[in-house]
Amino acid sequence: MTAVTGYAPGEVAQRTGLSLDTLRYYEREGLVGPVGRSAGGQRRYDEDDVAWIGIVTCLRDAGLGIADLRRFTELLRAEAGADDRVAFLRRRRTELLDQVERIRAAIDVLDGKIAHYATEP
Amino acid sequence: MTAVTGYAPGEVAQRTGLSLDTLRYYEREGLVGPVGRSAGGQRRYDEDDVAWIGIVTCLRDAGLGIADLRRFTELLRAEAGADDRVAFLRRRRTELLDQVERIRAAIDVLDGKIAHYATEP
DNA sequence: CTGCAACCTGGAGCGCGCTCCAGGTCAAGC
DNA sequence: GCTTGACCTGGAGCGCGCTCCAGGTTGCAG
Repeated sequence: MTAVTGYAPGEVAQRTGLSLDTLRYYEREGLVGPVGRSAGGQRRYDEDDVAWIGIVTCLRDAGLGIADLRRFTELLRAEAGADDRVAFLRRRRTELLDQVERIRAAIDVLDGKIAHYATEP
Repeated sequence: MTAVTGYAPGEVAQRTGLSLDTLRYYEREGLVGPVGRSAGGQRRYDEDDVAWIGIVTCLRDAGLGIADLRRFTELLRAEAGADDRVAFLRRRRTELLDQVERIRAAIDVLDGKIAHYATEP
C-alpha cells in the first residue's frame, strides 16, 4: 500500500546523463550512496541522491578524479574536522583556477595560430 | 670539425619538464619531429623542436588528447587546407572555452560548500 | 500465471597516456 | 683502449575511469 517512492536506476541514468554502469561504479567507489533498495534488492534513488549525483558529475566534468571525489564525499559526510574540510575544498578550488590559467594559455596559442592562418592563407 | 649542434635528449627533458620516455613517445605518435640524429643514431633536437615541444606541452596541459595534437601537428605541417586548419583550431578553441565554463561551475559548487562550512562549523 | 523488460552481481576488458624494462650501442674523459 | 653514463629499440606493464558481459533475479502488464 505504500506508494513506490524514489527513482529507479534507469530513470536516474536518464536524468543525470550517466550510464547504469557508471552509477553503480560511483556507488562502489563511495562517491554516491549507499543507495536504498527495494524489498527485492533493486536500487531506489531518492531526491538527495540525485542532487548529489549532479554535484559529483559537475566536479567530474571539471576534471576532478575519482579519489578526490571520494574524499570530498567522505569529508562532507563526516561530522568533525571542518578545518580539514575547508582546507580540502580550498585546495581543489585553487587547482581548478590553475587549470583555467593553463587553458587560457592554450587558447592564446590557438589564437596565435588562427590569426596566422586566417590572415595568410 | 663541425661543432656539435642542437640539444641532447636529456637536456630537452630538463628544459621541457618531460621525461625521456615521453619525448620518444610523442615522436612515435607524430606530435614532434622527426627529430634529427647524430652519426651514431642518437637524437639531436634543434631550437624549433624545443619550441614546438613547448607548444605541445601547453596544449596537453590544457587537456587536449594525443590524437588531437597529432592532427594539430599534421595540419600545421600541411601546405594546403588552410580552411580545415582554421576550422580545426576554432573547434578546439571552443571546446577549451566550454571546459573553462565547466570548471567555473565546479568552482561555484566548491564556493557554496566552503561558504557553508566556513560560517557554520 | 506468464512474459518481458529492467535490474542484480562479480569480474573481465578497454582506451588513454604514459612508464618501465632488457639488452644493447654510443661518446667523452682518462 | 677502457670505463662510464647517456642513449637506443621493441615491447610489456600500469593506473584511471569507465564499459561490457554472463548468468541470474525482480517486478509490472496483460
